[in-house]
Amino acid sequence: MERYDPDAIERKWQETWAREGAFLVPNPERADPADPAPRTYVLEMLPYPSGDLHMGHVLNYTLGDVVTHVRRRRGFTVLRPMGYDAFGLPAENAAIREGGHPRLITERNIASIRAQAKRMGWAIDWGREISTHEPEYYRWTQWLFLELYEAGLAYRREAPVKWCPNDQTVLANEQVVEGRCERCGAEVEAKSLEQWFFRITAYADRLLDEMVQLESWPERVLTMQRNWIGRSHGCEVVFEVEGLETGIPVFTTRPDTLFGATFFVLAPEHPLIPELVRGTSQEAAVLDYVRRTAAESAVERADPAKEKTGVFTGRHVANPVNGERLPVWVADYVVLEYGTGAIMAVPAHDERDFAFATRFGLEIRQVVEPADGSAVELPYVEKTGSARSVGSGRFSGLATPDAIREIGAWLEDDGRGKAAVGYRLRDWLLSRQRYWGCPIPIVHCAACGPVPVPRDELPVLLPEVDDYKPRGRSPLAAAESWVATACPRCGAPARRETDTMDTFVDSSWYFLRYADPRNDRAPVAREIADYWLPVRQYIGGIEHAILHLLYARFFTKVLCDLGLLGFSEPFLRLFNQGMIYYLGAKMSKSKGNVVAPDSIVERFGADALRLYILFMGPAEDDKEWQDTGIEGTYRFLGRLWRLALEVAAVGPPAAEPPDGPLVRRAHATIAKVTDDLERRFQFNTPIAAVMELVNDVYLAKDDPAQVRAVRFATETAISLIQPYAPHVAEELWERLGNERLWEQPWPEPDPGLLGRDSFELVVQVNGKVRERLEVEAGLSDPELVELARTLPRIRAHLEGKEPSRVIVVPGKLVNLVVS
RNA sequence: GCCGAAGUGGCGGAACUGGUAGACGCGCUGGACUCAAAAUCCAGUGGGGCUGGGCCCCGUGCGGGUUCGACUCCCGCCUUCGGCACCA
Repeated sequence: MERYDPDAIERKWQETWAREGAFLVPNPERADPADPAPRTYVLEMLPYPSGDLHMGHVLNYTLGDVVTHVRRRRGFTVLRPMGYDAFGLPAENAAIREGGHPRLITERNIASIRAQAKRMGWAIDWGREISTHEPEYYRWTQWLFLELYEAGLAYRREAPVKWCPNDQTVLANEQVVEGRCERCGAEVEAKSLEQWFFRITAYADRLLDEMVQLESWPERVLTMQRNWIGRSHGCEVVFEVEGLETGIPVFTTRPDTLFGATFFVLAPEHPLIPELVRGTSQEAAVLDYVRRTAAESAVERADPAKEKTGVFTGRHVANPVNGERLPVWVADYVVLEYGTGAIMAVPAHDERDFAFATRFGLEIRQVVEPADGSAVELPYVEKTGSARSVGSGRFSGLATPDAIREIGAWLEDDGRGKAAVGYRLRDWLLSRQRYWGCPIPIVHCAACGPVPVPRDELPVLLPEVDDYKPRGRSPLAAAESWVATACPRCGAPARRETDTMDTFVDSSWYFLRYADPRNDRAPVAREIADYWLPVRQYIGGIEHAILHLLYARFFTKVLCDLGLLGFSEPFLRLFNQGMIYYLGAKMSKSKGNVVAPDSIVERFGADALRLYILFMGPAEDDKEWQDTGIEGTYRFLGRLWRLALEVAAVGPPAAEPPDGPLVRRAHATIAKVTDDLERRFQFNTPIAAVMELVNDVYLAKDDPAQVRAVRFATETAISLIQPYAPHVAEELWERLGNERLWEQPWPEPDPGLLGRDSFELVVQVNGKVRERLEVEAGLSDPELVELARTLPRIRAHLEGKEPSRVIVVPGKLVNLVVS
């Protein structure tokens, strides 16, 4: 018999699909978002073209592919595009290390990854391919930047920023993990620099509140985003500075503890400090402390285990609730960027204030106690109704939630405070001092300030430079003839912005461009975006839980507000696939534990790899690659291959419809596979179900009475495995005398053949299985019980006693209970 | 410290709504085919015990509980992984 040769089969069908444009999805003549034609948008996260496909990609795209095939065969038009997140540091670093232009390195990598993706046989509309580094794409990234700029959502300011000394660029907050650069792991440094920001904080509430529009996102991703945004409700209270005509506001969520405030702390970067200490005896000590803090690394400073440091300013403020004098300190445990950069310190009810007070011998005054009056160890941070105020004037005795509300209202009435909301989220720092990114389309003019490049002059092309090495400023700055330009507003000599954009800007809108990838008048035509989007099913790794997903949601909301889109959430359903480990660790080149998809495809074919990557376990779980596992799925395809060829050799089926247990098994398999894929979003168990069906067919295939049933079951197995292994499925389908499986309707189970003729009845005594027997379907409950009771072994276990209770689960079991 | 997820055979995992724990695959064992091997096909495979061939006991991280019945629900722990962490 002819051997299963995946390489030849897979190439044959890949060429067929390409020739026929089988997976191209043109836009309708006139896109009407109200058009009821069933359509859907399946999208995997944009890959960074590192050169080779890795197993994470294989899992990601094969998942999307199964969804795509099933949806297509259920009558949907499926938008399923592909592209590349092509700007970014790895290509630039390679250029520095090995020479060559980042663009050439990137484009070589894209060519390689594209070829590997095509060899996997994914049903992608290659006609919509985009790459973020192409001028035709980044022109619109710049255009969108200008939209945000003109809407007041992109701005430039001097601010404390996180600087990566290794990559020589600033980083967004989201790109700093435990004080280290998320990309390279270097400890970040604190600097104060003039940088570009997106005002994502203006959307903090909507990023939280519009989560209700999401159909299905993993709860942990929503939780991570909620924590990252970190909204907390409280109030702002002003403390007057003694001897100066000024007040300092603080943000607090615990106004009920105001009576327990015993000191006051400013962040070292607080702008009022120089004025506070000018000419005082503490001036030198305070300024020295501020300098020392500035020299500290972010990691050192952020370590909560570190002993607290600080210095007294010599100044006092007045507590607005009782006029008490509170000493003002400067300490680095207060950060400038949160709240107002100043706090009232209540050591009895805050761990950090408590540690500080203990260290410096400051007063600790309890103003909250358990509602039952029992004694507690300080700090006591309880803030539910099980706590109450004490020693707080007329508020004493109030339950804490009431005290928070009452004291807040009282301050607001007196004009000494107001309700306020604090967010952990900071504005998105988007400028980077690196070459290989999208230029920021701004010109700096001495007279006019920052001026947008006119829309019709976009794109601002990346200039050619010889040296990509970062030196604390963008390599673009060295392209003098590019930098020098005329002010678009007044015509005077001016200089171009030399920073480039964070690559997360590029990927914050790419899913829109796919809908209308060749549009040269707009990033996307609104009616076309509204026709296809939002994305119905988004698939990608958990590493983007905050970064990309938060930024993309922000962009979509902004563009919706600007009238460019008719929806404000980009991804209705999100699925996070797990990571693939090998030899106990995440696959990585540096650890040398990479299994290259390439070499697997060469040995076993794309179909076996596609099947194995999903058979390994639940798609959302992390799991371990096993070399013998891929052999198992390869063997299964060989088994299916031999079966189908045998069936084909027997000849075409007789006309009359088949029946019998095997046919019923096939219908049950259809129902199981369909339910797993469509309702449960579970991809490993359908494969097991088809394997079971094939095992059953093997046991029946030599029985002349079952020729028709064998053929039906074999065709069913092929049809059901097609989304996973489309090439071999197509080949076998053809050899069985059929055609174009990829366009065949997804099989439907026949309800009349779903029920079984008989089932295995489990008989329990006191909940323990004592007997199983095959019984015909359709017996009544009393009949089943009677049957069970007469079994010899059951009678032995009953020991002549009468059951005190009888439980019957129809179609499954009988449980006889004796006391 | 706070928040979240997960612990099932030698291994990856299945068991969907509280109803046969271990489907399917890997590995291993035996058999068929073969001069032989590979490939393939068939059968067996959680642990322990008794044994006239079948039966009994134990078993889903640990300890309790609810229930006729618990991998599944409740309470309390342990371990692993992930996120956040001076955010006032």
